[in-house]
Amino acid sequence: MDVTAIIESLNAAQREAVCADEHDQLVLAGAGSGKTRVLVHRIAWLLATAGHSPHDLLAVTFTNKAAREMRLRLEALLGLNLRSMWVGTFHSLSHRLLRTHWKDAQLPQHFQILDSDDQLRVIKRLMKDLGVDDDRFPPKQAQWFINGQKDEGRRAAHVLARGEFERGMAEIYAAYEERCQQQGLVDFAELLLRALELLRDTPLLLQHYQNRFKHILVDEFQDTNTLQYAWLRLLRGPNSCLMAVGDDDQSIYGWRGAKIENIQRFTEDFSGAKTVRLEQNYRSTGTILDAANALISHNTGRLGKELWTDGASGEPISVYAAFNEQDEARFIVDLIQQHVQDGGLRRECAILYRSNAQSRTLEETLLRQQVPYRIYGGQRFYERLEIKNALAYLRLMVNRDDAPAFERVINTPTRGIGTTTLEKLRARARDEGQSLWQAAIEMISGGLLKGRAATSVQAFIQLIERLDEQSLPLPLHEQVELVLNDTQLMDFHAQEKGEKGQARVENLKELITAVRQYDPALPVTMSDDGEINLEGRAALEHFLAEATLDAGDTQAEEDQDAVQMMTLHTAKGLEFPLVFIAGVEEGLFPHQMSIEEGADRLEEERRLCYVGITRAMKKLYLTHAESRRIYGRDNLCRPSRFISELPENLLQEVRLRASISRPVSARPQVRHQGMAQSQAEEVGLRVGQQVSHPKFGAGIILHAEGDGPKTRLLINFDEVGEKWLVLGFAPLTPLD
DNA sequence: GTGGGGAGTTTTTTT
DNA sequence: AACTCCCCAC
Repeated sequence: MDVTAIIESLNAAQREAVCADEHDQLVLAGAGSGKTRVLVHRIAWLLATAGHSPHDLLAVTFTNKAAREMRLRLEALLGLNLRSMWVGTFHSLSHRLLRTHWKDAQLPQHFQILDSDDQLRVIKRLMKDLGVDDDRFPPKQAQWFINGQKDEGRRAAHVLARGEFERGMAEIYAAYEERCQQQGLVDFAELLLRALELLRDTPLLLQHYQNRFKHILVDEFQDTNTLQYAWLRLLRGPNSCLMAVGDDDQSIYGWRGAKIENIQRFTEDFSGAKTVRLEQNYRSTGTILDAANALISHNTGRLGKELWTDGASGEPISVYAAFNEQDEARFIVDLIQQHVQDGGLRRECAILYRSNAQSRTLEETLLRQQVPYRIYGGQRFYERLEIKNALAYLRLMVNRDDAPAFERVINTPTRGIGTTTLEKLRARARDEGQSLWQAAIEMISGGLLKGRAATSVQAFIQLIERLDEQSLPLPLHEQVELVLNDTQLMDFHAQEKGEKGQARVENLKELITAVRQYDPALPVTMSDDGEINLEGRAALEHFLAEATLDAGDTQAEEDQDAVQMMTLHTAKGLEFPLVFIAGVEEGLFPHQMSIEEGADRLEEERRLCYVGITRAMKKLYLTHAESRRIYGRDNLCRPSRFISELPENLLQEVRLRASISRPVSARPQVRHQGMAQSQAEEVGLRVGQQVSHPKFGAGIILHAEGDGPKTRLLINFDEVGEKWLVLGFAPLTPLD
C-alpha cells in the first residue's frame, strides 16, 4: 500500500485526523466531509505506518450495513483479509463477547437473542401470569421502560421508582429480568448491559481486552446512548486510544436514548483528547451549505462547525407551496419526469419525508405516472411472520427451552393445541419452574393430558426431536428445507388465501436461498473423531443469531433505475443529486409531538432538517401543502418555521406553471375550503385539479369560493394567467 | 379456529 | 384513512 499517495489525497484536517499521534481524538465530521474516508484511512495508517496488527484494533458502528461497508472498503484499500479485526455493531460485538465468555457472563451456553417483537410477547405473557392490569400498565410502555432503564445501565434493583406507576414498572422489570435469565433469553439492550457487566466484574478479562485493543474507533458517536458510552470507556484501556467520529449537528436519535451530551463532554472525559473538525464539504453546492449552516445556527449548545466548499454556489433552493398533498406529489413527480427526460437517472432523485404516512400519496402518483420507485423502510425480511415461524422451529432445535419459539409454533400450523392445553402447560411450567418443553414432556409421560391434546402435544414433541436428529448431518439449507416441509409450514402458508399466501411461500423459498448463501465464517471446530454434527449445529446457531441481529433489508435489491423514497431518518449518510423534502409544514416537520415536548426535541427536528438539506448535492426542493389530510381529516397547514430560518436570498419561490404538469386522475371529490361538494363532484373538480377551457386552454384550479353553481373558481391558465370563473357558467372539463 | 365488527391509535428506527 | 387489537359468534 502506498501510504504517501493516500495521505496526499487528504485535505489538511483529514490528514491531521488520519496521521495523528496515538492519543484520544474527537473528529467532528460535518456532512459530506469525508468521514468514512477518514475512518478507513486512519485504520490503514495505523496498520501500515504505526505498525499495528489488525488484531489490535476495534471498530464500532451502529448498523450492520455500516460495519460491512467499512470492512469492505478497508480490505479493498489494503488488499488484505481482515478477519482477525473486530469490526461490528455494539450489539454484534457484545454478542461475540457473551458467546465466548458465556460462563463468566452467567448465561446458558445456548442463550437466544430476543428481538423487540419477541420481547413484547414475553412481557405480555409475563404480565398475564402476574395478573397485572394492562390498562394501567400497558405492555408497550413496560417494554419502553425496561429498555430505557437498561440503556441507562440500570438493573431492576437499581431503578429509582417514584410514584405508583414507576414502582409497578420496576416490578415488571424485575420479573422480566428473572424470566429471561431462567429461559436463557437476552434482549438487545441486555446484550450490551451484560457485556458491560461481564467486563466490569471479570478483571482478568477486562485487562485482556484492554490490552488487546490498542485503538478503538467509533462511528456516528453522536448516536451513542449512556450504556454504549460506558461500554466504550470501560473497554478503552490505560494504554489505548479512542477515536470518536461524529457530528453533533446530526444527532437525530435522542428519542430512542441517544445522548448528544456524550459528544459534548467527550473532551472532558478524555482529557488528553484532541478535537479535529472536518468542515470542507465535497458533496453539495455552496447554496445548499449556506442554507444548512444558517438553519443549524438556530440551535444552542453546539460544538460549532461551519460547512464550506470550494465548488460552485449552484442553483437556489426551490420552495413550492402546494394546495394539498396530491398537488405536492404531482409537482415532485413532474420534476422527476422532467429530470429523466433531460437525460437524468431516476436513482439520482430522492423524496424525503418526516413520516411514513406521507409516502402513500407520493406512491400513488408515481404509480399512476408509471415512474419506478423504491421505498426504504417497512418490514424487514427476518421480521416477517412466516420467516419468524420458520426460525422458531429452528430455534427449538437449538434450544428446547426457548419459550417464545415454543409458543409461536406449538400450534402453527394448527394442530389442535388450543389455549386450554397451552394454559395447562404454562401453569405446570410456572409451578414447577420448568420450561414449557419440559412441562409438555412430563405432562405427557405423567398422563396429565387427555385425549386429542395428549396426542397432539406428543406428536409435536416427536416432530421436533425427529427434525433435530434428521437434520443434524445435513448442510444448513437442507436443514431448513427439511423443517419447512416436515412441519408443513410451507403447506400451511401456501393454502392461505389471496396474494398473502403466495408472498409468504415466496419468502420461505427466499429463506432457503439466503441460508444456502450464508457463510458463517466459523472457525473450524471439528474434532478428529468426526463430530461433524457439532459443526452443523454451530452453523445453525450462528445463522439464527445473525438473523436476529441483522434483520435484513426491507426488500430485495432491484436493479431497476428507481426514484428513492425514505424518511429523513433513513436518509442519514446518503446523498443524491436531486432531493425533494416533502411536507415541510408546522406540525408535520417539525412534528407536533416534538413541538409539544419542548426545546430539546425541537432542536432535534432542526437537526433532522439539517440532515435532509445536506443530502442534496446539486438541487434541493422544499415543498409544503396548504391543506393536508392527516388521519382522515383535512388540515390547514402553515409552512414550517424551518423555511423561514433559511436566508431568503438562497430561496426561490416556484411559480405555478400548469404547463409542466401532466394530467393525473385525481378522484373527483371536493372537500376543500368551502367548495361545494355536490356541485363540484358532478363535474369532478377540486382545488389543484387541472382543467381545460375552450377559450383559455389548460389551467389549474387555485381557489374556490362560495357554494353550489355560484362557486367562484380561481384558475391559473397556462396561456392567459389567472382568472375568476363561475362554476355554473364556465364550460370546464377536468383533465384526467 | 376463523372472521366480522367495533374500538382505539396514529413520529422518527436499529439492534 | 388505515391499521391493530380484542371480543364474540359460528
